[in-house]
Amino acid sequence: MNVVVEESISLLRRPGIRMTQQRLAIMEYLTTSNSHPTAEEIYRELNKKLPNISNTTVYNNLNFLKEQGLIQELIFGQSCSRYEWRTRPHYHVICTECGKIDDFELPELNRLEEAAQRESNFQISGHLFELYGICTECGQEPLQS
Amino acid sequence: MNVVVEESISLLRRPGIRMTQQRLAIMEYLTTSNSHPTAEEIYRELNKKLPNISNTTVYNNLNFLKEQGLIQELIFGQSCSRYEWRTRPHYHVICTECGKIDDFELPELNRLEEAAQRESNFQISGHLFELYGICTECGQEPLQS
DNA sequence: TTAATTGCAAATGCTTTGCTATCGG
DNA sequence: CCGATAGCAAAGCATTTGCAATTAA
Repeated sequence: MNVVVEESISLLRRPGIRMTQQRLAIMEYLTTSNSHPTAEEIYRELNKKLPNISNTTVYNNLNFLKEQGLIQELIFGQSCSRYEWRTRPHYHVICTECGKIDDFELPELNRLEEAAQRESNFQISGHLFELYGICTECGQEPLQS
Repeated sequence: MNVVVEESISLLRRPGIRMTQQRLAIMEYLTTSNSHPTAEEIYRELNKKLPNISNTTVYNNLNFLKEQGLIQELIFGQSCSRYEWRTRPHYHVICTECGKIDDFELPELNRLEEAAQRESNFQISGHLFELYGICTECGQEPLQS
């Protein structure tokens, strides 16, 4: 078990919350894989070690971890959500060809919420910024004309 | 019929494309309403004038208009998509309380794709930027403690 | 012990698909 | 006339819900 999961377990050690092997497995998977998996992908992967795990349990735990603020749900224009363990703020580039996702940081955006606050009548509380493009692998392939 | 729709109609006047009253009604609704409606909302509204219109027709036409580049599908963390007529580039603020959407422009973001291009390995082709916050109406209501 | 959580099956809700009838050009 | 589009019903798919059985604390 890795140190991130260990820390989170102690955070979750409070009345009304229990640690199950399913929940633990999901937390470990999300902290070790850096692939922004879908619920389905998590389910298929964990199924290898926990043949009885159900799809519902994966969804339940993803919602639970999201409520606890430990993970982030990523909603792109795809049919299903992706999930990632929450670390420090960063953004995503999504390949429009193969769907691959890369992380990157862009400190310039920190001041943008203030600018937006001036432009809008809303009380701004957060933002979403995503980039779209072609990843290196897809870019190498010759385009058909 | 308004001038935006008129212009679009002449753009669409080419072999293989036909103008139906349903398509026309959807185009008119999207150019006159500024409420970022869902497919369901469009359907319910048009149903008043065209009692026979079907949900499928709304979806078909929204996909058609999207392919033609005339409208934009907005995918937020909600269960269904919203749609808007494409005008000049702008961004959205979404109220986390009531779901209301406002438009705003932020020219500072134009240069951000270039910055992102330097940070990432992708060939950047576009971006998405959204703000979240509380709108004026929702902000006025006293929070329950 | 006991209440949180699992896992199954069924339900839900948005969107798409298959197919025939209709209608636009 | 002919093929694009409408409209209906059914299917698809991700996600949620209801509920009895299990299990962590």
